[in-house]
Amino acid sequence: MDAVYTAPGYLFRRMQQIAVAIFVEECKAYDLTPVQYASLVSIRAHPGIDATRLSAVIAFDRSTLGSVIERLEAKAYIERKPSPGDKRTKLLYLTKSGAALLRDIIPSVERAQARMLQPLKPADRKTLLALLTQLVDLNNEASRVPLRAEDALEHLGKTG
Amino acid sequence: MDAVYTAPGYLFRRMQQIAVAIFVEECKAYDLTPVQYASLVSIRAHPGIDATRLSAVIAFDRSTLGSVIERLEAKAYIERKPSPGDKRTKLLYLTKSGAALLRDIIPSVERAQARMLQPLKPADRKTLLALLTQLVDLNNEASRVPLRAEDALEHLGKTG
DNA sequence: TCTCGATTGACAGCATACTTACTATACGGA
DNA sequence: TCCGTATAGTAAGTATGCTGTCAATCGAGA
Repeated sequence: MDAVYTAPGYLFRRMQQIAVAIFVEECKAYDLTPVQYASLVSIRAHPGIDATRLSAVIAFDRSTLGSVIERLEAKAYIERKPSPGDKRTKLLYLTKSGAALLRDIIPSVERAQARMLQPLKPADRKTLLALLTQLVDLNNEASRVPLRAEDALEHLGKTG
Repeated sequence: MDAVYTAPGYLFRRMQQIAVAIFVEECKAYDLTPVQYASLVSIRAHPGIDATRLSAVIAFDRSTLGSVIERLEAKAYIERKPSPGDKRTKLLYLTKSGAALLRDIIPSVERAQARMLQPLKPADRKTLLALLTQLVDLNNEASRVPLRAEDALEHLGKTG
């Protein structure tokens, strides 16, 4: 019976499920999902980034990100502007309303992040985060969408 | 920048993403998803369980589970039989083909589970699993679909 | 300069996940 | 027995997350 409950895959799925539930609960006043939040934060950090590079920066599937961007644009939190140099790409920018939302939501997000680890003793929280960070990093290539944080810098080399 | 990458929520999402990718890769010969695998295992452990109880046993959303069961039935890995005592419920059983698949796929699943933790030192693997088990358990009520392992036993009390 | 391979964003399709709502059924108490 | 409440399964709607494919565009090399 506990062959299932102690399997790493089961624990990761369950923990992700719990983490999303906590995030949504803490942030329900803002109608923003974890994925949408991560996108906004990254666009703020890299104004003028394009969708493909954004997907690498937050380790998202490119196809999925398309609809996420659509929803953020529909809510007027971001804008898409055509790139002057490349007719294929559309550059992403926060709107004022998006920037304001981000400022407002941050306390709720931090409360959510804290709640996820709350049940553990402080020392155990640190240990868990350290091990997870290490594991995610070492397993980066195993995922279908490896994280490429450095990709975000490329467009800066070209445009600024 | 690393405010995002070290956030627990981000790490949990990323780790789940990696875990699923590894599972799918190891098991691609069997055309079975992690969720479908967990369902089959639990149906084998509790033959004649109904869908609602199954959802509690594997901490799945009941609505989602409906379509999962449909697909498993379409692939002829499980059967649904009407309950003699309750016209509302349909009881779930593995078919021979489902039982055979489960036997065959187990080595691949175990390889996948091992690969997820491979990059860590053996002692760290134990630590991580112990902390995660603890955290998932203590956060059980925070998720929208709390795990109710004991629910699986109820129908045994009535039928066997 | 022209063409070929790579890249970008869009789309279709499948599979999780969750919400709400609806129907059929079951069951306990008046 | 009848009624209110609870439960099982289903469906519709939204949002990830992945696989493909496609057309438009870009860029590099012949």
